[in-house]
Amino acid sequence: MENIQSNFIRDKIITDMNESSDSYKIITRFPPEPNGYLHIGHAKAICLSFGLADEFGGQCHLRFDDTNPSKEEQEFVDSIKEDIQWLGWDWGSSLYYASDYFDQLYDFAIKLIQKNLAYVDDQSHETIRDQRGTLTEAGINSPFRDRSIEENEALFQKMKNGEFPDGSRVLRAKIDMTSGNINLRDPILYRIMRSTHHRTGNNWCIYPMYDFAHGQSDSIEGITHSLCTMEFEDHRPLYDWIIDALGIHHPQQIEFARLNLSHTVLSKRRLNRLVTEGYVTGWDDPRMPTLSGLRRRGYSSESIRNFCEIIGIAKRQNTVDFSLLEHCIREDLNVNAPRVMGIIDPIKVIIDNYPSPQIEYLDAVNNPMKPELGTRKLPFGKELYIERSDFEENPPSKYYRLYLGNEVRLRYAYFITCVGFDKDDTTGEITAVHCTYDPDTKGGNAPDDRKVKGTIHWVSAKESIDVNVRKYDRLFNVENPDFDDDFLSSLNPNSFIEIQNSKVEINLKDEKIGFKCQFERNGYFVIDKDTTSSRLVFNQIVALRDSWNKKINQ
RNA sequence: UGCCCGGUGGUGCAGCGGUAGCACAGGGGACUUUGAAUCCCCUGACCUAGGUUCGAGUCCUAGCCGGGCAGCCA
Repeated sequence: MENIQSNFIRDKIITDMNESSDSYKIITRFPPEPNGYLHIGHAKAICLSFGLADEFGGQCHLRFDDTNPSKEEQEFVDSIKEDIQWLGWDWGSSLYYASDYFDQLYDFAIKLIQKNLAYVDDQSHETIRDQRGTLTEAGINSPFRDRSIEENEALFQKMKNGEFPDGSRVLRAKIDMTSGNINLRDPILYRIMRSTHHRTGNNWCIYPMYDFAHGQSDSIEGITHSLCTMEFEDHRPLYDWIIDALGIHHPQQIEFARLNLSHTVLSKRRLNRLVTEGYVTGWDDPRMPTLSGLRRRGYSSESIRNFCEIIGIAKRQNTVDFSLLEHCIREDLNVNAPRVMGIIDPIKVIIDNYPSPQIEYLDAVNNPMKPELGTRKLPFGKELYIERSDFEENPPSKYYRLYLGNEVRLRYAYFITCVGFDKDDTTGEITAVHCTYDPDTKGGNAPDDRKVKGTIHWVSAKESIDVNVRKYDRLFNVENPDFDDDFLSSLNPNSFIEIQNSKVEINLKDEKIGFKCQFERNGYFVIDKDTTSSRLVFNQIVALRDSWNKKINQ
């Protein structure tokens, strides 16, 4: 799974390291706001920053950008840490919070005021917004812009001391109200907000804006390469302005395009709606592109890291096809998942000439990709279950499974020939298929070298267990629901289906939640957490590729 | 018609002035005790127009198209 391919950021880092006279360690960072769950798009950013630090012997910091207490919670801090660790990354002792820097940030603000580069504005929310101008018209200066340094310092101190009501005043940078870059039109640095912070409690009633916290937090931590998504590109001039004004360490910010995945949404707001409005069962619903959802679905962290590696890093807008993610998990599970007999939609097979009371045990390979994992015993008897789709009353051409008169191989067992079937006359449903077996083909080999085209899977009717199987499909029917205002209208109503009477081989009876395997000829499955002591529940992680199904659908 | 970024097969990513390549998807074949996996083959792309150059996907200019920015969100 080593597919390291370079990208413009990695190239830049290599250049920087080569050009640096003194050898320095690169320091990157992943700076989530603890206000939601991480998703596959975050994984891209995480793998980039942690991966680069790892590759070049540097360090990646995990820093929570917790500057807005009204939206942030400890629950999210915990889930974010869990997800990053699950992905296999280690921030070591470099766990930080922007809130750790509140004192320093306050001092920075004072310094800006003293350099006459920041001022307290008494105007209302609305007035400030109106004065900001528009995309095509310049803004106008606040009447409070030219207050004296002394007055600004005293006022800001009073803001901090809680002498003014929420929202009544803000601290603003004094830059340029006519700038084409709106971020430079005297951006707000601090606001008054009496909200209990998940870490600093009620110590503060003023909180720095993200734009005033982020760049300096990077600076304080000595970040060398600050990698973020494109929407912050316009903010870089502001960060540079503040850092230059303060005369502190200057990290280098480099932007890259965020990930879009086809047939799903990746915006926090929309993911949140899916959860709160009940379109999915929770943040870890197996259909969700969240890391907790993918984990429950059965995706391995290795497969997600590999995915993040092969999608690459660039600046252009992109939508990665979901099938690439599926390819990554298949690639992993193909070599690592033990094979098992599992019948999702069973139909009974009766072997008419099989000596009735007899049960015999046949050898089955655990994982053909890893022969060293050996074999197991499969109980075989007169009554079996096979997949309903493996029998056809009216077989299409090139169909080489079971139909009247045709011989197939039961994998690891015997050749059987279909001699008849039972049909419910009122419903038209096939209730059982009758076959004869050839005792000389035990194990699946014919002594006369006779060939059969089809090999199908099966379980003993008597010695198998009933399980539930949950199958998932893409959450949305359109490729880019995230680009659509009315994204809910394209929800796929068939994204989840549960089959209640599936059968799996008896050997699975004691397997635990999280166990992954391949149901031969079907797909990869994982035991879901909804499993009870009396009933196993399987999630289909991804189906096997199916060229037959593709063909008949043409 | 402010500022910023970007346009290479269906999708994603390379190509760093010298014959446009890789992966996924798609099509075909070989093999097969999983119609899987594996192997082989194929289809298919440089937004447009000028310019610089012996030579431009690459450099320059203009245009067109796509995206981002007007939270006391991050």
